[in-house]
Amino acid sequence: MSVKRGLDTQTILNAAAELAEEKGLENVSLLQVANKLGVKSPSLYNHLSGFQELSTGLAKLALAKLESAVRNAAVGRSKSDALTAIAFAYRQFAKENPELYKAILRFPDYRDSGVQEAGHAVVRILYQVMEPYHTGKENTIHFIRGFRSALHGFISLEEAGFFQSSEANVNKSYEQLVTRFLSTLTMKENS
Amino acid sequence: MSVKRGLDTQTILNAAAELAEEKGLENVSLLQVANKLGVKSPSLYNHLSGFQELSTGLAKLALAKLESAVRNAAVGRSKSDALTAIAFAYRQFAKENPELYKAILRFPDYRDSGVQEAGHAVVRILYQVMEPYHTGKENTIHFIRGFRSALHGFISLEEAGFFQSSEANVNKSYEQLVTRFLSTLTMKENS
DNA sequence: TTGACAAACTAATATAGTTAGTTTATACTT
DNA sequence: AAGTATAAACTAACTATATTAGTTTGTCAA
Repeated sequence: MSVKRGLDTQTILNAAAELAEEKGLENVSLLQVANKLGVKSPSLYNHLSGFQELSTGLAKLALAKLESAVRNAAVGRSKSDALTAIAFAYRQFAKENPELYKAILRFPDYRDSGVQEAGHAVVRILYQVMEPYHTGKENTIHFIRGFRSALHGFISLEEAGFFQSSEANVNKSYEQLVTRFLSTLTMKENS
Repeated sequence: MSVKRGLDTQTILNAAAELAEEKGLENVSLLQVANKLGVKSPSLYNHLSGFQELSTGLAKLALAKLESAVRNAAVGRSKSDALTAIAFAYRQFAKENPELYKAILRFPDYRDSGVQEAGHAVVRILYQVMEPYHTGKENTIHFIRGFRSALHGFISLEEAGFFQSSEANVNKSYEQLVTRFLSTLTMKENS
């Protein structure tokens, strides 16, 4: 009757990611994912331990794709050129995959080493780009945390609909935020 | 048998907010809120239209409390002093009410005018503080969007556990982010 | 006192996550 | 080639949750 050997964890995660963009992240359930794949929901337990692991897997998938987008943006560019390109690629990724992007922060499981590592992979790219500035390890960490915060915060608030005012263009707000932030790159550090 | 007249919407929302901090936002359900209040879950429908409205109500409650914290921080201060105080009060609020803070962005319903207005109330305080800078309406909007983005982004990523590196103090990262951002207040605007 | 109404209730349905136990197709062993 | 082990599907069943329909009941006002 039933076709065997159809499934593996990656296939399930990809289906979940598709479902997220189609129906919204909050409607991604084991039942719906199973339906999409033409199996019954208990069958998914052969490949993952439950809903929690599906969420964690989605977060890792999202971070991996984000990393790829960010890395591509940095290729062939350096210093503030690279950082600017990264900033725009970051927002573009979030706009093209809004539901997947949200999966990064839903039920954050900072004990999961896979999510840790996937997040760190994104940060590592920023480290590489920051190297020529020679600002020292600690100050580089501070800067990168701020940079990520600015990008992530803008994207989250924008997606949530908090930037609806018609009196100022949202793209321009983002451009200015990036410019503003990068203008402080040479700022004297207060130890 | 049953005691009448016990409930109203505010009581329900307050119970939900308490429950959120006790058990986590993702465990706030109509059933659990009803249990906490000693009623059956269908009884809640006499006071709100369903789970969606509970979420929206929580978001409004959170924004109202956040506004109050931000307003208090700005009292008796002006310009960058006020903005700095706001930034620290903002983070302190999020640290003291992490689950409630998350409610602001969960299922954002930007069609709900109450949430719109509650969000705008926070922004209005920033407008007032920005006034002495005379940067013009549009640039003020750009600045405020960036400022909120930085604060919200930092807090979200921190709470999610992305700033775990032991090599740089998180409080210092935040201080530096605020300082960095405010240092651009006098930056020449590129129209 | 009584009747209307609001606010509680019970009962029932659908979706969802999860576990236990069963079936079966594929792959490995002999 | 036949038989067996295993993995991956399945069905059945339980719990939690949201929600709706319909019922009961306390309170207030006429």
